[in-house]
Amino acid sequence: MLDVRLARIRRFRMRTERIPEFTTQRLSVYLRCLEALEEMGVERTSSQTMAEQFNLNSAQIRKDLAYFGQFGVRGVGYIVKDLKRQLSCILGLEAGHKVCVVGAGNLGMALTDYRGFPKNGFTVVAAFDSSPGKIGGCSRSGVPVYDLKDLSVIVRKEGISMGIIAVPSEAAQDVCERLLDAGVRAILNFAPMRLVGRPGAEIKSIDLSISLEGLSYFLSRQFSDASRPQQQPNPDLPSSPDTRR
Amino acid sequence: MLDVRLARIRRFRMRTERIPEFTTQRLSVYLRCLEALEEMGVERTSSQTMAEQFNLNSAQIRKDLAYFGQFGVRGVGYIVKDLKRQLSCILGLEAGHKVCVVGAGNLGMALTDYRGFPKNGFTVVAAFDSSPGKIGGCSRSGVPVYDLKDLSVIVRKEGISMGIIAVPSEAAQDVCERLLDAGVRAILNFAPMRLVGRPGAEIKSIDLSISLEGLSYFLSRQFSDASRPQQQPNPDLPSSPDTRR
DNA sequence: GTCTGTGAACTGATTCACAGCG
DNA sequence: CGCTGTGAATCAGTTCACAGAC
Repeated sequence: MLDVRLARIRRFRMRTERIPEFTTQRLSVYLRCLEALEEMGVERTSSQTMAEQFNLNSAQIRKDLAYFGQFGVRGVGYIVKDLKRQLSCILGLEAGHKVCVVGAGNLGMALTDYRGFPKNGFTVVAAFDSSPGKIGGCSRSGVPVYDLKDLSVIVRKEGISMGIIAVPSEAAQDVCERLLDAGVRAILNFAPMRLVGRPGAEIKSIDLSISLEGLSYFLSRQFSDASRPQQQPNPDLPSSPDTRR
Repeated sequence: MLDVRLARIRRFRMRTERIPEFTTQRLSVYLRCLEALEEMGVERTSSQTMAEQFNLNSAQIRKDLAYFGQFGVRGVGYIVKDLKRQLSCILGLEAGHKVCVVGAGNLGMALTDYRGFPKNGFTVVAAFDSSPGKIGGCSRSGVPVYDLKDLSVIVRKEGISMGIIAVPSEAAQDVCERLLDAGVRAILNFAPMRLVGRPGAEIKSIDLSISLEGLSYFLSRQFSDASRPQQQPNPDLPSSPDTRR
């Protein structure tokens, strides 16, 4: 009786529990998987099938999805098209997001023209820089480069909701604050430093050198045990010769 | 008596325990912190001081370091210069790494010329592409672009130990295998797809769209409670109008 | 006294295993 | 049957709290 109503509601209702960061990260991954499946003409899938594609446990996928509602059909699995739309909606991608890139250097311009963004509902509508040589120009794909001073005006005019920071470390915190002042609540930071944000705003950092260092660590562990390394690794923390700087 | 010898040895010996991935990631962060401290002329620091700089617990820093040895002095703290060198060594950065970038598009070229790498001991010595228009040219900073066909030869000749993949998704798995075949055991992948590797090789992926989606998720949660959003978010997984097919 | 190094307690995420629905 | 959704069990990572070195 009442149960029917209740179930119907729960189907789309998010739980109030706190949702782990890892879960939300995986949601994007599931979405990619579903997109691939849809392209291949697959209409239905199951947590097992999806789990095999990446290196995941099927229970984890079910649990991740269960945080947000009941999207599957017992005994059947998930309808690719439906689940895809649900995930898209959960991630807030339905409407699309306008993005700006601050820093019109090599990396900034590459990100401005990055082809992967439009596919996933992100449109870079503006780049900013403070160098007179760059202001007034535009990226290869035609995105205009504005004066950083006008950030706040353009952000409001264009309805920009996300910012990407691609300026040198020294300038990053200042740019971060300008973005926050302009009302941008979500920032992706490529400057190799920790930015201090504000409550109600999210800052994600991608530090390219740290990523490489993780790989470097792997290499030095890898070869320190037995197998013959290509080059001298470091067999085990030697008191290294003092070749500083 | 024997204890003295024992302590001396343990001081530099890594434990055999499995070291959490998160620990190694943080090692890089500590290293950055130490570099900053050294630049400021600070000679000694403590886990508390460092913990304040980022948002970490001091015990975590001590525990992370303890996986690799005993680098501190009780009652005193850590000697910046020494700890920095130790971390550098643990991460395998002492000797430096030669890196190649595959894919000479916007992103590939931006990564090839990225200024942050040299500072941290990584040198991009070669870029590769398969497009005749790009082969034979070089990046703005003068790194040559070779034919992808010659990958293996150049890798061996230059002693390249790491590869960065910046090609479109379709080509990424192929490039990945070529790198592995050439003996590159550490790969940083920017193509938005999961690459299958091989035992003994490490592949780290950075998916720019997934990062933005995480921010998008934050924005849509953020505004779904109360505070007035700038734009229509999605208040709570609505039974989206069934515009199917 | 200070601050490290570390076992013990805790917190949170993953996996198991199974009840329940189609 | 098969496959989801989920409590219970497990596992991993973090924090606490204190003994021990200086």
